[in-house]
Amino acid sequence: MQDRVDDIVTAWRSVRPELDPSPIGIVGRLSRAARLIERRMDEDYRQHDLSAAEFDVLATLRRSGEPYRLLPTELYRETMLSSGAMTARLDKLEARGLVARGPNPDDRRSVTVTLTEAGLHVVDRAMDTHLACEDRLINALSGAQRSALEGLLRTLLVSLGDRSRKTE
Amino acid sequence: MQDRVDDIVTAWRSVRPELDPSPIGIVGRLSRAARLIERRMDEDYRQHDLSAAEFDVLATLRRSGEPYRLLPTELYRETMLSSGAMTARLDKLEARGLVARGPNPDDRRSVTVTLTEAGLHVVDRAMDTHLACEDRLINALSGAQRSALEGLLRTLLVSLGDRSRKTE
DNA sequence: TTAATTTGTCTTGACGTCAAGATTGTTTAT
DNA sequence: ATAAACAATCTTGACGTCAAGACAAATTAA
Repeated sequence: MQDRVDDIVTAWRSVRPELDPSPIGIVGRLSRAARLIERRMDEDYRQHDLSAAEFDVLATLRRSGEPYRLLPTELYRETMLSSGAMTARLDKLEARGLVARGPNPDDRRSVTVTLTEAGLHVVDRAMDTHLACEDRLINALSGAQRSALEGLLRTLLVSLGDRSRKTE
Repeated sequence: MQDRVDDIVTAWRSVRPELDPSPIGIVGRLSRAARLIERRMDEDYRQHDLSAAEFDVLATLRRSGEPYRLLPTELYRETMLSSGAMTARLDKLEARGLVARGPNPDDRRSVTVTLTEAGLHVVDRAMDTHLACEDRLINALSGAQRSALEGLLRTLLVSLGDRSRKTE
């Protein structure tokens, strides 16, 4: 069974035979898969009145563990965002009562961001269906295939600089 | 060697042990890899004064073969876009002289979009460095690993509905 | 004539980057 | 020890990109 990327690679071989379009086989598939999955997941987020961006912040706070509190800097580093983008996201989440800003006792130019009770509840509920949704999206792959894919993607990510912070 | 996604999965196991976060191992890595690669590739596009969006349209026309001419509908279907978004992209590309709109002899309510000489030249030059760039980004993977990754991603894409048009 | 199709426009809204600024911390030099 | 210079943190606002959706215009087909 062939996919769209096969069509694209075949087309390039035909119109520019002197080129080697094989990298598209990887890169093109990665971006297409990510895009398709993202779209499907957005539907799931919307059921919880969340955007992917909002969920991202809430989930980051949630998995940091009690007291579910991080600094804006930690948040935007973790989520690959600019500081300005994070301020905007936090404004929205704070307006909805899902996070609360507070003072940072250690550094007065800074601020803390804490998950509220409501935020904790929302993100926990969303996470349940979120994982179920992700699982559905990849259920064409067997356990062995998932492991293999994970390993290959890990190798790629590490080579792109996305190393674990724990081994720093 | 571990990556950031390992950190994320570990964190979830610790704060919500009753959940199975393993789908993140696939989905999270896919979206992170796509995002990191996209950023690096944007730098390459900028060297040709192109955005990823613009390159996408030019490349689609280029690989359609002579006379490098498609209809707006074909273009936005191929690029996963809305018609409105495609109109806007074409306006820009036409203003820069890289594509030209013309009449469609087969259907007078429609329009054709053709790559100009300048557009052909730009996209051909961009494609060379584009492929070199993609190749660099995945050169941590051996040939066998690339094949394996391709196959797994193809399986996933087909299951997500991204089937070849040739087998329709 | 009527209905369906296709392209394009315009509005709206989300989202991001970037640069600048206010505030606070930290370091260096005298 | 003090003051000055420098750095970091968050916020703000200008700006640009992108997409969706509602609508309009034009053409074809029935």
